[in-house]
Amino acid sequence: MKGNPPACGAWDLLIQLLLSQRGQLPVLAAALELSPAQCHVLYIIEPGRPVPMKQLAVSLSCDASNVTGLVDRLESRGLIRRQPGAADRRVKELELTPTGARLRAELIARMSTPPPAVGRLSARDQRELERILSRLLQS
Amino acid sequence: MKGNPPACGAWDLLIQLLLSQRGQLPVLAAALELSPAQCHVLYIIEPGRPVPMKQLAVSLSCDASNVTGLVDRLESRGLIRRQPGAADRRVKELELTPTGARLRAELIARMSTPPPAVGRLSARDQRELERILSRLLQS
DNA sequence: CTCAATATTTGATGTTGTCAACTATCGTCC
DNA sequence: GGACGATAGTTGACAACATCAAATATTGAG
Repeated sequence: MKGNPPACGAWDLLIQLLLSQRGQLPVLAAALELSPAQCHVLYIIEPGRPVPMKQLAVSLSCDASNVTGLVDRLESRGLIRRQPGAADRRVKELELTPTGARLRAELIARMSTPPPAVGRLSARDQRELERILSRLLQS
Repeated sequence: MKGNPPACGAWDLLIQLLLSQRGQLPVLAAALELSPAQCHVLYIIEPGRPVPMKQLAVSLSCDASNVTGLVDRLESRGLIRRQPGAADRRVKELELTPTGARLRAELIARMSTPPPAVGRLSARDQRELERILSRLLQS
């Protein structure tokens, strides 16, 4: 990959973008009385699609023990529920409560508002960007 | 912006990418015995370009008091130095030590290695992505 | 000189994250 | 069926991160 200038150039720019946005999540989260990690959890759990805690740990790429506390706090706020797993009695599946689903919708609505710089791209570049990113994410 | 589907679509994908990469920084950081926040600090301070603490807080979009502890830990490891500001005696400027500069170079080298998915894009898409992102970041 | 504004630090507090150790359950192998 | 290793989740100890409010020191304007 070292001998592949366009890939490295594109990736460097993505790094810059990622780091420049790293600070925005805490701000956005605070407005909803959430932490960044809690936002990430709500983002991952879709309404009506329970997620085992272990899988959540993998999605967050963090230790399973970390998920316990994270879920404790979200559950104590009534945003998610622990449900015993159907087949395997070791697992607990996480489900959004109605309140949680509403907050998630609000969260996603706020996250989805693109920063002005995206709107300043030409229509063609916006479509190209969308196409390339979707290819990048699915592979 | 609500009535601008391509911008929103592109931004949604960037969000996904951002969240999917959120977990990688801790891993990369740990390999160098750093925390994600410390990586971000080293990334921001370029060799030979001292940065006032206040400006660092702005770049990290965090509280100034947070920077104190962050800098304390990096300084106690000999990676950066506090220097009294030239003009204003209230400010302290942060400078990389030689050790810090070496670690920063290593950090950036590791961060710059693109994930395989980027390499799977066609050469044309890689160039397009690079072009669009550079336009996005400069505006 | 006085006073509001700014840069940094300190202390209190809550969250995130890791690791090691523990319990409960599952699956497999004999 | 019973022993045993693997897996899901929890707990406790601990360090780092992050915020706020309060304190200090310095600056710059009036």
